[in-house]
This record gives sequence, C-alpha cells and structure tokens, in this order.
Amino acid sequence: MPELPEVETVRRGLAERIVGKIVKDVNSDTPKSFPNAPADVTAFLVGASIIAVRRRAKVLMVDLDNDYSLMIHLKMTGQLVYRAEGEAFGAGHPNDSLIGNLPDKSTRVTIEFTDGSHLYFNDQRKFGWMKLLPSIEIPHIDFMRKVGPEPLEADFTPQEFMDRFSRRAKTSIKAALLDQTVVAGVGNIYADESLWGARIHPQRLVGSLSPDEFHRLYEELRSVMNLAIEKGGSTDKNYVNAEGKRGSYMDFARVFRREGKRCPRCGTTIVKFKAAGRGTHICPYCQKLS
DNA sequence: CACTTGACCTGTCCGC
DNA sequence: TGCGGACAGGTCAAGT
Repeated sequence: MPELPEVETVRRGLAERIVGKIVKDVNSDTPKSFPNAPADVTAFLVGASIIAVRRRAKVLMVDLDNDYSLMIHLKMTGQLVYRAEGEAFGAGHPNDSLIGNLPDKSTRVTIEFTDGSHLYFNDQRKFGWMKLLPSIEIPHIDFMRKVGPEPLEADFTPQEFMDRFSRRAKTSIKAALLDQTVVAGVGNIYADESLWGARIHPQRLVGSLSPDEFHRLYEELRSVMNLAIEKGGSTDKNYVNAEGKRGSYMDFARVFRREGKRCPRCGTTIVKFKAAGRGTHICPYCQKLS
C-alpha cells in the first residue's frame, strides 16, 4: 500500500504527535513484528523518549534518545495510528477515522506513552516489520546503501534521474520505476500515474526512451507525488494517516483503478493488464508501445 | 550480473 | 448462500 506520499504523510502526522513522548510499555506479536533481537525490544523501548521521526524511501525511522532507532516498513497493509488518552477515534474528529476502536483485529504492536496516549501498528497481511537498531548503523545497512535517491529532493536533477536508469536498459520502464535501487519511493500507483502523465507505455524498454521522454517522466513523477502528499496520499483500501483518516489522491487519479473509464486527456477507455508482475493501468491511445 | 517469478499473509470480490 | 480462485498499494529469496 503505502508509497512515498503515504509514508511521508504518516511521518508528518507522527512527528507532530509523538516527538517528546516517553515510552511506558510495549505489546507486540514478536518475533513476527520485530525480526531482530525480539527479546530486547521492550527493554530498549521502555523509558526512551522520541526525538525525531524520519523517512527514507518507504521506510520510517523513529529516533530514540538512547541512540537506538525503530525502523518501520508498512509494506502493503500497514497502518500507524496515534490515539490520545481516552480517544476512540482521533483528535477532535469523532467518528472521522476510517478505523474504529483500537487495538483491533489487525493490531500487531501497541506502544503506550507515559501521557496515556498510544501508537498502534496495524497490519492485516503481516508483511510489515519493525526493527530496532543503533541509530548510527542505519546508513550502513544493505537497504540504505542500495536505495536510490529521493525523487522530491530539491537537488535531484533530470540528468541524475535519467542516469539512474542506465544499468536497467533492458527491462521495462515500469519494472525499473518500481526498483527501489533506481529511484526511492515509487510504487504501483504513482508508477502508473506518472507514466500516463508522461505518455509512456509501461512496457517500453528503458533503453528505448528518449531524453525528452525521461524528462517528462521526471516532471510527472515529481508533480504526481507532490500532489499526492498534498492530498494526504491514496486510500484504496487500508491506508490511513496517523489520525486514522483516509487520503484523497484517488479522487484525482487519472488511470489507476480507473479501468473502463475514460482517459481524462483523450476520452479513450482506460484498460488494465499485467506488467512487471503488477496490475497496470494505461490509456491505450496516449501510451503506445511503439 | 540482470531479470523474472514465487513466496510471504489475510481479506475481499467475482463467477459458478 | 457457499465455495474456489484471483487479486491486492511491497520486497525478498530463489530461479533462469
């Protein structure tokens, strides 16, 4: 589920709410939620206070004042929802949350803070994980060394974008976009949306794209992701922000999950098929293979 | 090495 | 209404 815009939305919501709080207790379905050092997790967390919430690609990092960090990946169905003490639904918005009382059936980890508030990690499909590790080690783990640049950073240039694809010349542009070592944070929704914007068929080989097409894709990817952050991400099924509320980007989607509807640019019927192993949506008129 | 496929899980939807 | 199969926004470990 969550791609860069969704994870960034969660990060912002959590940063506002949990920085400065002190962990009082932790309940989790270890070792499934904490694949590393499960026995130590509670001991490291209880008594620690939260000093920052960061994001890299689709991974969240909650930094603690004991020089450890909690790395969290939501994968397909993960949710991180904050509730103040006694709140059933979310700050100042009774019944506004997409989800009800917590913990619920999908809750895997509950972190209680000393002020009586809670952070719930829900994850229906159980693909997500949390890892506790020394903060200083984060930049050296495999994922961080291999992951590509943040596409929304101000210093990320069209030239760098194009260069990142050079070693994937023989694969499809969609598979390359989804490859986290090429560019960070792109998932199925924003891959389809940006390819539509750039008028590029997802199965075009990377090596066949012109500099102009790369440039369009660069611009579209950034504008689509920025719009998605502005709209609080995409909620198709499970995704919610730190308040348990849905994101509204799907109201603005041009092709994703719109098969059978009209292309907003030319009116042709949008079709769905499988590409790079994923459900893929295109306008067959705007996005041609050759 | 580069690339593709299956596996990890649970829930939901669709056709029979 | 029940049941089997396909499918779901992400990533790995395997395979070719």
